[in-house]
Amino acid sequence: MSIIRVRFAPSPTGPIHLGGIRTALYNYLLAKKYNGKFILRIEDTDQNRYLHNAVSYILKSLKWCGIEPNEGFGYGGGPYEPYIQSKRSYIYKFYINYLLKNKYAYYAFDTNKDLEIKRNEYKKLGLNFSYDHRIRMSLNNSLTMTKENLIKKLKCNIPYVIRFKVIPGLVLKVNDMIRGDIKFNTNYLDDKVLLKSNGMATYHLANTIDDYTMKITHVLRGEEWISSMFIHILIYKSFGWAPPNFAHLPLILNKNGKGKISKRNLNYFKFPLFPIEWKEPSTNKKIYGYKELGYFPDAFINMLAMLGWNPGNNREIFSLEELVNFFSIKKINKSGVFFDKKKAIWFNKQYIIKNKNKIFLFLAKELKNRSILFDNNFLWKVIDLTIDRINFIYEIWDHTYYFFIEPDNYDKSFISKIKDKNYVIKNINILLNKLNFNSFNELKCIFSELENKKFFMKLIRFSIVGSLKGIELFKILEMIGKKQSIKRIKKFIKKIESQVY
RNA sequence: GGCCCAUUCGUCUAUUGGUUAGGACGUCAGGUUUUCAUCCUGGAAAGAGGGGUUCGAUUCCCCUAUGGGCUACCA
Repeated sequence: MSIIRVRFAPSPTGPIHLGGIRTALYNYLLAKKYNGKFILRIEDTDQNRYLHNAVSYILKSLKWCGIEPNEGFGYGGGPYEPYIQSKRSYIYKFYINYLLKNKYAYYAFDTNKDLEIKRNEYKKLGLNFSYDHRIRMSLNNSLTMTKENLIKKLKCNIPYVIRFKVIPGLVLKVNDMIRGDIKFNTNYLDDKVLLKSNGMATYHLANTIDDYTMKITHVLRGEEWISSMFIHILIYKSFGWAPPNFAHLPLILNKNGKGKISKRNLNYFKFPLFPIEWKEPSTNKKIYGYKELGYFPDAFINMLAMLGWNPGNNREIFSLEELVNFFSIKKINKSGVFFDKKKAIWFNKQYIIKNKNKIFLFLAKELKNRSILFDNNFLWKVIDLTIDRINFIYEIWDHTYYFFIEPDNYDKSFISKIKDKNYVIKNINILLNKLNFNSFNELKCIFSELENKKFFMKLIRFSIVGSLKGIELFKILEMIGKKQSIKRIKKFIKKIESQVY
């Protein structure tokens, strides 16, 4: 079998999102599994929507996700350079001449305005205008004019596009590795523009030529491309080329609205779309990505992989390496999927325990930033005691601060519940004298025979933590020790004493 | 409107002619945690509808419905 070559071919018209990353991921997995090549090709044939920072964003995103290509744009040269379509015009020109010469394509001089008028006319009649075999002979193109007239027009630099001449009436069958055979009738195809009036190729031309010349064996892309696969097949046919294998991935859909996720209607979505932070060039507004929201890249990738693919059993947690191992196109699902934010959070939680070191480093940094001295062993103990309470790394401080610092403010709702402060002050002092703060078991023992113990435990928790949260109280007391415990309790008592009811 | 793709618990999915239709997230209830979260146990929850084919259909075929995609000199 020849070497597998797959490509990820984003267009730099905006930030790459969830769906794009998943497409890249599946391509990556297939390439890695069979020791093939994963190629990055930039499809920048749309000059109007081109965004200058989109390319670097794509590169940075793939890097953060850990699914970097091993050939293509930004990854060194390769045998099929250049890997950016705006630099490949000369190649497209060569092939378009072949198409023209062999009557697979033709010049069309209809202006946008002409077509606009046509479209409106059709619309009024309740019809849909389509530049196709039925009407091409009534439009302003090289099929309907004399050779002399055509040459004259070309000499005068009248703007034109080159359109593909669809052969009608063919029923073709094309295999999709995920969906099986798909039949289509070329009658429904329109004569797609292959070369724009500005001399740039359109997606359809550039994509087919690039996939062929770059020896792409498998095309894994979103389901939205199924329709244009038909025209691509026809283009391959006219060149006499064998098309690559196709696999059209199910779309990730927007649950709270309608339609597929898209970079064109950002505000529409109730879940994060981007892998890393994106800065809107027009407004300079920053939009957080999964990275900034605290997701681990491996958790993010794991979650994405399971959105449309599964290994055929109940297992859900996979490292990237394991995904490579188990990946199979055959197990990719057909139907569109809705993103579930809660499940995404759950995925991240599964990676918290695997990333204990990172949590240690993060917490150590938090402490250093606050100029708090700490002991490494103590810190590890704290993390072990609290790690199962967090979903994201940044949450750790909120669950551990009380091991290091006194609470500086207290939740008012508890204090206001204390009706008889004299009773409290009297009893807490008796209690403090009895307690051995260095022994978890003794603490437990003394409290178990205490009258009104629930209240006093809450009170002590409150003075230590500042609110009614945190790990087992006796464990906290044991960890922070007698001196610190008593200090915090006394401070809180003072607060109660000064309180006017 | 036309063409194409899809359809199993709320969500992601397993089961590719014979299962009490399984798991995960979420949800609900109970337990542990003398707080909160975690954790544990249990519950509710599904093969869109209608026709076929078959001894037997979630599984194969057709129709309808629903969702989605495309229908640009956008990708």
